[in-house]
Amino acid sequence: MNKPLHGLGPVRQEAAPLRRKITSALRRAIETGALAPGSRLVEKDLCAELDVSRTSLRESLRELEAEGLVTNGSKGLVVTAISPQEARNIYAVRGVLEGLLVEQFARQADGDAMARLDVAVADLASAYEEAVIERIIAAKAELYEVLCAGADNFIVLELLSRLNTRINRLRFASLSQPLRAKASIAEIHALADALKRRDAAEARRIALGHIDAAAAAALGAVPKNTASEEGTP
Amino acid sequence: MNKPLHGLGPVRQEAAPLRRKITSALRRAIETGALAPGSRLVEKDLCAELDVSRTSLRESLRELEAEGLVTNGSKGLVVTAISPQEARNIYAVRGVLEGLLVEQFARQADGDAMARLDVAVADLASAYEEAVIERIIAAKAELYEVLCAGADNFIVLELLSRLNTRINRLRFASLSQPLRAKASIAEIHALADALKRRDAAEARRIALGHIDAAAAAALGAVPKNTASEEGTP
DNA sequence: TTACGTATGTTTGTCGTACAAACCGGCAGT
DNA sequence: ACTGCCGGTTTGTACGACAAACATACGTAA
Repeated sequence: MNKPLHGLGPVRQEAAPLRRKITSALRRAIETGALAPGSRLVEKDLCAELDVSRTSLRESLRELEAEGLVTNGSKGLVVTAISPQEARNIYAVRGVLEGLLVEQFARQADGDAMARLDVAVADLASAYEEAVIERIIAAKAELYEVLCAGADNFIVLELLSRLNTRINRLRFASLSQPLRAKASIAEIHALADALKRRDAAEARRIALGHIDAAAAAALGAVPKNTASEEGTP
Repeated sequence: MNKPLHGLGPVRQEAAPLRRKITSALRRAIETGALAPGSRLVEKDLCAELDVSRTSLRESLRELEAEGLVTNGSKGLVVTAISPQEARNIYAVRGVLEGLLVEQFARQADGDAMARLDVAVADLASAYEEAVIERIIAAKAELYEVLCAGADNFIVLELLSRLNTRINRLRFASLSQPLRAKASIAEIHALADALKRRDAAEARRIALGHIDAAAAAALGAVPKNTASEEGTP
């Protein structure tokens, strides 16, 4: 058996089959609202628009269907519309998932994960200040990635990503509020502090409060627990 | 506008396009282990086996891929194998999700939901006593359905179903332990009691303990909190 | 004019076929 | 023993076809 003489990793295989590009394009169109909720997805039209064959397009549609982004109603495929109740539930689920995530991170993260956390948090803070929504969302995704890596829990990463694609349009509303951004930065820093201290309970509390506030901002409701100050109850 | 003279619901539309049957067949084969984790999925073979066209088969594969049941490795599609760590994480996620679910149920369920809960619990208990695994899994799915309906949270239902399909093969191990079955029945009844009393905190505690024990049974580990008696701490 | 039934067009679901590119394994030649 | 070539297999993509479901518009009869 040959030893690996040079630390050469496998060549960057950027296969990117066409169907993935199609899926991404459609997903983005749905997230940004270019394809409005409820609008019909007619295969022939999409084929013409994207200039791909129906075969590949349909495979992409099946992926999106499994992701829940499009729904197979009685009148063909439509972009799924989420009800306020569903949105609330998604935020509730996000809450418990992120709560679990930060708890695990606080307990298990190693030094490397902590270092990456610092970078991700700083990046997210600067993104909030720039107030470019795409940047914020990307930075937030990166933060999730770091948290899940530190917690060694990629199941949660998958679920959170999935959920977030569904409510991304709502997030536009909440993320574009400058006041909310200021508060978010503070919350994220408090979270990072708690994680560094490995204070799992406190981290969980902050995460829940953060989601709660985000939900309120997105849904225009009052937060369940008026989490003005994150003091220990 | 005509009034609905008779309470006729829409005719049972059992369209069941072929691709759904294919997806179900493959999913079941994976869940039961007929298609072992790690085994390759060769399109031509599956087409011959199922006697369907490659077009439809591929659409089904894309669905399963999005569900995470099959993985597109460098050597084509394979049935995804879950590592012990992933399994632990799935149980952890199930824990927080079911915790959330029963809390919501305790708060929001109406009388009808409570009645359906009784039926589902009774059915599950009898399934445990019969000790037929398929029956148990079906009854448990029904219980989830009832809980999610009462909590008005179908997002959780979707996520739990998804997660359970991934660990169904592990569940076979835990569900076939008669001792564990006895304990499960007791836990389920305790849970139902707490829900009836609308004791959200207690319900959550029991749910977490239940998942913890199930994880231990499936993974052969000791429960994190040796939840021998569910006394209030 | 309204109601009904029919002709017509559109959309989806499924199939077969085709072909390029990637991949794999073996065989021959050095 | 290593190399390089060759043929078979598998995937990714495209196209064309057709039946069935569905929607729409039209024309006819009451």
